[in-house]
Parts: sequence; C-alpha cells; structure tokens
Amino acid sequence: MDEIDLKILAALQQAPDLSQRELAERVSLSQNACWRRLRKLEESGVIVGRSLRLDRSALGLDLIVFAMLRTRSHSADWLEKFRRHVATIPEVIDFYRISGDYDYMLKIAARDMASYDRVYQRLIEKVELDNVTSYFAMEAIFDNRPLPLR
Amino acid sequence: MDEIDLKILAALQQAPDLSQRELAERVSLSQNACWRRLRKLEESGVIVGRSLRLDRSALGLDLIVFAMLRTRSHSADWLEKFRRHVATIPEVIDFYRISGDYDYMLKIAARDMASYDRVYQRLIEKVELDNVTSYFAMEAIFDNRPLPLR
DNA sequence: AGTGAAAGATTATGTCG
DNA sequence: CGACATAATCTTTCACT
Repeated sequence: MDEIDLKILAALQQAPDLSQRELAERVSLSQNACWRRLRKLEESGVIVGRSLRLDRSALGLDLIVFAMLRTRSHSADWLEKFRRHVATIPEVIDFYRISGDYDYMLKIAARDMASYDRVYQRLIEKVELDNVTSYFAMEAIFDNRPLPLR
Repeated sequence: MDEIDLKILAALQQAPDLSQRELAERVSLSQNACWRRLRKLEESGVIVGRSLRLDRSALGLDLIVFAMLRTRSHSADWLEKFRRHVATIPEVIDFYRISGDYDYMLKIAARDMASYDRVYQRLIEKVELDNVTSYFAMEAIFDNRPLPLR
C-alpha cells in the first residue's frame, strides 16, 4: 500500500460511485493501472466491500439507541450463547465488546419506543445481565464518516 | 414504498454490488422496471448513497474508542462552536447527541493510544467539558449491519 | 508496474403495451 | 407501471513498453 493506493481509497471513500475512468483521472493513472490496483485492494481485503446507506427516517427507524451492557457471567460458553442470541436481533446494528465499567456496547435501530422495548426484552430474556444503560440518540450529527487514512 | 421496493432495499443491503440484471431477477422484475424503481429510491433520498467498507486493521486503525461526553455549557453558540470543532477531527467517525447522563457519544478511530490521546487533547482543548468517559473497543463483533426493514 | 486500445458487460434510454 | 430492444457507458482483458 503506497501513496497512490491511499489516494484511491481516499477518493472512493469520498465518492464511492466514481467510475473507473473518473477514479483513474483523480489519481492520475491510466484507467487500466487504476483498475488493477483497485482489484488488489479488494483481493487483499483492504476494501472489505461496499454498503448501501439508507435514510433511517425514511424507513421509519427514528429511534437510535446506544445500550451499554454489564454482564454477570463471563464463561466462554455463556459469551458464545450471548453473541448468538444478540445476532438474532436484527435491530442491533453494531455490537462491540468494550473495556471499562460496561462489557458491551450495542447500537440499536428501532421504529419507536415500543419497538425498542421489545428489543430490550429480547436482550434480557435469555441472558443474565447485571446492568443495561440506554442512551437515546437525539440527533445524529454525523455517522459513518470516512476513515482517517495515514 | 411498497413490498417490491423493500425487497430491492433488502437485496441491496445484503449484496450492494449486485448488477441491475441480478437485482431485477431477485425481485422478479424486468431490468428496466427495477432500474426505474432504484432511481426513484435514490432520488427520493431513501437511498442516501453507498459507502466503502475498509478493513480498519489493514489501515492501522486498531483502536476504536467510544467517548461519552458531558458538557458544561449548553448555549446555542457554544454548541455550534463545539460541533464545528469536532467536525475538524477526522478520527471522529460518529457523532451523536444523546439523552441521559451524557450529552454526546463519539466513535473514534485511532492508530494507537498515543494517537487517541492527541484526539482527546484536541477534544478538550477548545471546549469546556464536564466529563469524558472513554470505552475502548476490545472486539467488533459486528458493525454496520443491514437495517431492519419493515 | 504502467499504457493504450478493443472485447465484453452493464447501465440508461426510447418506444410501445 | 411494466416489458423489450437499443444506444451509451463502463469494466475487464489483451498486447506491449
């Protein structure tokens, strides 16, 4: 990964729908050379893929909640069971294990409070949780910005 | 937005690189009809765009931190200044205003602890913050899953 | 690794039910 | 609004430096 690769990534982060021709132009390379670099970035896994950005509001997902969880049990078995359980809840869109006075951070997209409460009930039904703190998003100032390269 | 539109969105969330032909096939529509629906979804803003998914580790961004901030001042002026300040820090990839005992939730991608500390210093240098709690991600179990449609 | 050009696919448009 | 055919564009491969 050299300078040019970083330029390619930066350009595509900023404008993912660039055509090969436009991209090549921006990084001052022939279309073909640029295409081969892009292919390598994909094959090597630096580019994991693409994703669709949807307007949550337009889909009625107006409630974003950050739930911090403290767990009681920590056996390997329990953790595995917990993960599989969380994975079955589609409203959970991010799921991080963290350090500090909580063990997990979940980002949840729900239609409304009633819908969130159902997610919450599902979260606690199967597993023994010590503490759940929910932070409700009042406003997404920004979300999923380009990663800082270099 | 009818059933078919939802099918289109679901298919594209799951496989954003589908060609028009493949997509049309999956939703049982002619290529052209599917294309026009897709166009409408883009024009109406339901589809905001696409984004590149990069492997953070491959880029050396091994440290993900969730920083919860409690602010001291809350005047409109102050808030505006605070937002503009945060926007200048590229490591901050998510920025939410939340309810509860913190006011803001930031997701930060940094190379390492020293790099995070510089972000932290920049965060607190310009604005009067009451409290900053940093949760360090130990593991991303999942991130940016498809939104639950319907 | 890079370039230019041509073959192969895909996307966007026009026309008609 | 949907289907089918065609023009325009973009992607991928080839031959060569």
